Amino acid sequence: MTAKSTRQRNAGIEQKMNRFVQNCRRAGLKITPQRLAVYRHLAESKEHPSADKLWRRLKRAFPGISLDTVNRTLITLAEIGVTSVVEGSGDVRRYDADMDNHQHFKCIKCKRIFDFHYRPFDDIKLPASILARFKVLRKTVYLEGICASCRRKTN
Amino acid sequence: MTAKSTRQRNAGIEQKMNRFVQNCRRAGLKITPQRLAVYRHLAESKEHPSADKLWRRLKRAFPGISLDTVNRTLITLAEIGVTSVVEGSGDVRRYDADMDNHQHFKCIKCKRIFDFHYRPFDDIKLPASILARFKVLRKTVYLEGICASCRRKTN
DNA sequence: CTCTGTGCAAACACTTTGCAGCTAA
DNA sequence: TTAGCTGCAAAGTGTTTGCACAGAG
Repeated sequence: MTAKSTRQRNAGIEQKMNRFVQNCRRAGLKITPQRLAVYRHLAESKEHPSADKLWRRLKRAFPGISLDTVNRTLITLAEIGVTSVVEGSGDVRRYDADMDNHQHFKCIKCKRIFDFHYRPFDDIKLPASILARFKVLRKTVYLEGICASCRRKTN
Repeated sequence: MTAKSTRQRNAGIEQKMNRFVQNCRRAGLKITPQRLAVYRHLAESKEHPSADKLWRRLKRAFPGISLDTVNRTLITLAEIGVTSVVEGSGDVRRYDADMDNHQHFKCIKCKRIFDFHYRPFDDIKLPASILARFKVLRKTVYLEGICASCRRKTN
């Protein structure tokens, strides 16, 4: 990673932290060190971690934080809409702090989730029959299959 | 439900059972009463049951069948491609015996999964960059939100 | 007859809950 | 000060595994 992109990334994180604090305030949530840590680490992560994975990493920077708190925080943050639960077939719950338009591909072998962004999928047009029956809060294209490295290995 | 549609539905089931038996043979799986029962009940179900839900119903027709067998069977059937695991965010694993093209809407309140079918979603065109990186086994449009009856109740 | 599939029980992994003490506002 | 948050421990839920016996091919 170049110096430039590192700088951009960090700047992006601080901006996200600011927005996060404001979102918490607006939702009436207290700004606790745990919440800040959970959100920061999730936002810095690129791998859509499970609560457990995030907790292990988090403990290094924040010894003493409990797994329960991570779990509860992730649920809370999803409820106020600053994070989301990644869709997938079975397996453990995985989280995502990137609320911008993007799509997921999940490898059914290694369980890794890859982000991609294909403009035509950003604004999926739904038929009127669906819009009439449901209040749609989320719509996305979801892909599953085998990633490149698993394809090489197993075959 | 009219007599006619019942007849059609039953005819459909028997056809599915025949295809199922052939698929098992082709995959080298033995045709056991348990497998037949699991598949039949899943195929007859319209609600994308979890292993547990399916098991409870199944026990009425097939006392003595164990939950483990239902679980293992569902995994096996998904592996040979005669059923699939429904995509969703978190929650328990849900299964689907309908392998024809259709899409899912999941209510985040009552957890019900609604099928719908919108032709334009049947054949999603993926960008070349994705096709080059991944072997895509499944692609679908996934919707989440609040269903009509939950909308009425809660609000 | 052989080898897969099943049932049972136990282990496991993940998530949720109740409660007492702590802390941000 | 006080309502909301955290940590701990325990319970709950869903899924997986090892093993001996049963039954499909």
